[in-house]
Amino acid sequence: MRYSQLFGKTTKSVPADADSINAKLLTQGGFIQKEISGVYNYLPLGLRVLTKIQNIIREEMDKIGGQEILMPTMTQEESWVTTGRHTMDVLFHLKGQGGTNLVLNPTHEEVVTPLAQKYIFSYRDLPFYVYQIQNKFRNEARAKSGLLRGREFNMKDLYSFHTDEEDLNRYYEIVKQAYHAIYNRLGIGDITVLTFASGGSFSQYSHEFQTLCDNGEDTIYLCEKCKLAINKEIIDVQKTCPECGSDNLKTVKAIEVGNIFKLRNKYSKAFNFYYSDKNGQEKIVEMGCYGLGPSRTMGAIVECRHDDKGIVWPTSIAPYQIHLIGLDLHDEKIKSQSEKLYQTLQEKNIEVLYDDRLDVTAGTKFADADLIGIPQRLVISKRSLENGGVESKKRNEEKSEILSLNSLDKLI
RNA sequence: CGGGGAUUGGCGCAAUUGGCUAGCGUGCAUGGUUUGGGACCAUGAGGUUGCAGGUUCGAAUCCUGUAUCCCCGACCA
Repeated sequence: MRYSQLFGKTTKSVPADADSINAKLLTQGGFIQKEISGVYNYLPLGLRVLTKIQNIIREEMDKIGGQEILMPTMTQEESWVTTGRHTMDVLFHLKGQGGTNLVLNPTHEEVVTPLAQKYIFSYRDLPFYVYQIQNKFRNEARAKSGLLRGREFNMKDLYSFHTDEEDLNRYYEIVKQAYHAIYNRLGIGDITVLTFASGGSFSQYSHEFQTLCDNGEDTIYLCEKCKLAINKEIIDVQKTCPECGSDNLKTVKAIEVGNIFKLRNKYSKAFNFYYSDKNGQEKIVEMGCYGLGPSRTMGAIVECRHDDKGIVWPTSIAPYQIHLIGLDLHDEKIKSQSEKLYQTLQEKNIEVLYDDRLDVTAGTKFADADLIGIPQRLVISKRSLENGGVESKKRNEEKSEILSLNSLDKLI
């Protein structure tokens, strides 16, 4: 992609209403643009990052048997009356034709349970797992912190259906491992911990995944030895590490990037969702649900992977793999070498953002590259050509090296 | 949802007790000089000051209403 043609521009001035580091850097870098409070447009750079996060999640969900579906954004309110959740104050309400009452779904238990019920009748149909990646709507009393707490946000939600609790427990552990795999691939595995969460009013057991970050909104209590934590809501009940029993828990700030619940039969009961077991007996279906928000995770990654110059994207989700800069492109030799390298990288299917702007000084291009945060920078300039090729520098390192234009295979 | 602050060219800001043609920076356009850490010169375009009323000879400025944004808190499948 040529930077000169990219929709979305960097800006020096900080948006006055950017309330957090992720909102500030993502807006300044041209990744997102706020529409209304808690609702964002994703520009090309931002959508590339979001899509990469989604695809990593998608691959890991597929690996554990998840089948991707897409459920609707809006649903009749009646389904919510069935579960008693129509009184939730985060629900967006709207009117359909003829005055029907509709809601914008803040989550999809009320949709997926009746949906599954249309196809599941026997123990032979269980277990099974479906997920979707879709935008959700929650009319938060107060949206804040950029992508961390919006009113419309992107969410992956996986639902599992089982014959009994034992099978639910088995799959619950599998999902835990899948989540760890996802955070590892997203570049935050080392700072994301499993947290024992409060059960809440309708789940007997749940966990959160918290990414440790000084800017985090949540406070958790971490056992550094076990890399396990418990959250504020249950610290009063349990003051020791759930794994080793240690009471040496460290108080740290964190951002919740995932949560998983054993729903048991709360929703299957509400919708009368039963199956026939081997003996022809009616049994209640056991359910689990597992959330992981790509948009929020994107914001969390910026919160914990940045420096004073800009974002430092992990390679796996960077919008492009290489940020190619041509300096002084009025010089024919520099221009032709830059264009040639750009073509070569594209032919080798390497994602490259090429700063081909003519009348922009070196300082501006470097500053923009640091702000955008692509992990690998390549510079072609008079100096680099005199030194034998192209200068290579990683975003998270200070040192640079000269690579020969003829031996780019090493880089690639 | 309670309390507080804010709203002025695209963005960030200024404008004294109500007083002259609403300024500055940045960005944008054109021309020129520049090109290794957000360069410089010149010229130019771009605003009925969120919106609706009101007070006044005169309103960005005062009053009322309203919308939106941000902060603190409460809330948070």
